[in-house]
Amino acid sequence: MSQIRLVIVDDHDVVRKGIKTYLMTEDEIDVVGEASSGHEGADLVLKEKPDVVLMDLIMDNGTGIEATERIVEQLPDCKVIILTSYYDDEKVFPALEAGAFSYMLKTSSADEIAEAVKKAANGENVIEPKVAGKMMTRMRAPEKQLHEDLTQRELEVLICIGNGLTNAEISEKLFIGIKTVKTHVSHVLHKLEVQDRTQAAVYAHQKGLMK
Amino acid sequence: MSQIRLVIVDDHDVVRKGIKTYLMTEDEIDVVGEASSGHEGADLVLKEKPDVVLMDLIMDNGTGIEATERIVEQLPDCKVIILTSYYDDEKVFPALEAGAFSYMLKTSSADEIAEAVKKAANGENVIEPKVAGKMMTRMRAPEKQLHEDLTQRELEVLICIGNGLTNAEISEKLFIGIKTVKTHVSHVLHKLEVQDRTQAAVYAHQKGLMK
DNA sequence: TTATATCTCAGACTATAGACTGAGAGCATA
DNA sequence: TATGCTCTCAGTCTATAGTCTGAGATATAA
Repeated sequence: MSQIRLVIVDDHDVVRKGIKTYLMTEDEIDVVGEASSGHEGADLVLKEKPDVVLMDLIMDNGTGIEATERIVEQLPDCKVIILTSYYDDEKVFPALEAGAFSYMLKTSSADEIAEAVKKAANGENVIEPKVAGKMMTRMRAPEKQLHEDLTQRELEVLICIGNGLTNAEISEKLFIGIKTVKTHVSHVLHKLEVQDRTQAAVYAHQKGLMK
Repeated sequence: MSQIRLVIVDDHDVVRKGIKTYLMTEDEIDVVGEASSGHEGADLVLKEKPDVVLMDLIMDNGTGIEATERIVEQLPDCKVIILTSYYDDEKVFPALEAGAFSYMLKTSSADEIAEAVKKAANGENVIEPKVAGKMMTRMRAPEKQLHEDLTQRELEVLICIGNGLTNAEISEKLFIGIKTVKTHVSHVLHKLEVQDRTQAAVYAHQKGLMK
């Protein structure tokens, strides 16, 4: 195999420079571009068509998730490696579903990241142990997200509850009767397996449903 | 002025390596140590007594805030520069109150960070524009956090509400009568300027009071 | 000592939330 | 056509939440 063409997308200047500097000591890897936002990154990748992309998740302009989706859709052979600080469910699974090839944490050593790039180019996935653990538990118990059972309307009601609205206020906001609101609320409480609206509000916030 | 002795504390290997690599091209700066956690970092700094410290905020073992407090207390002449990804109120102000000398974001360029290190050694504070903006607004309108008015007990009750507990449950948990709980809840609602416990729970979550 | 703040609790009352049953209308699918 | 799901709403009932007033105990500061 010849040179591995790599693009780095990260809004942290020091991270880009750090990775680039280190990877320059690796003969097989050739950094052909850098970008500091999701939009810019996706554009650059679609133009440069690199073998591998190192992608941050949280960026000012266009998230790494969206960028990854675009890239994977347009260039199925391009391997996107997520490189981020986060390993909570809200970040990991959307990223993997978006088509990320590997998932590394910024706490990884530079060596490990270089290794992950080479393996990606070679078709091998690398998943950080912490992230791998999450995947395992999800595999074992498909950990159904309770709110997946909510209907569209029920989800709207839940969001209202999460914003602290009373039934009367929800009734006005959604242009439905207060009785109907109560029905929806009851269904929401049952489906989320909670006892009252306060717990439902907590659920909505903890699961990141509030925008 | 002779060499500036610098310690880097960050649990991200790539960040440490990136900064170090770049700063090695700066003659005036000498990186005399690295650490990957708050505890380790504070220990190292107290031993090495550097002129300047670059400190991450969010780390696995001991936060940058605690480390900064220890360092500033023991070595008042040591300048701690916060270097992090966050610029929300919950992070910025505690860091500044802990005695941070400058506050930089990881989105800053390597040049800017090098510049901040030199200025710190020279006694000049550098505050990222985004962070500076927050400081200005806080100066203008001291932006009182409503929950600052809560008494200790009321805060405990609020946390319980934020966890979705009913008055009866709070009563059991705190070993007080349900009437007393109601009194506290009423006071909490008034002080937070909200109408019911659900809104109070939302407040607690949005203000980051939940652990 | 007086004043102030906190924590505790009671009684009485009103408002809201939530459970349960039942039901009609619309829509999609087998 | 029959079945099932969703959204809508009514009536009834109970439980919980929340307000307001008042008050005793303790601790601390002026």
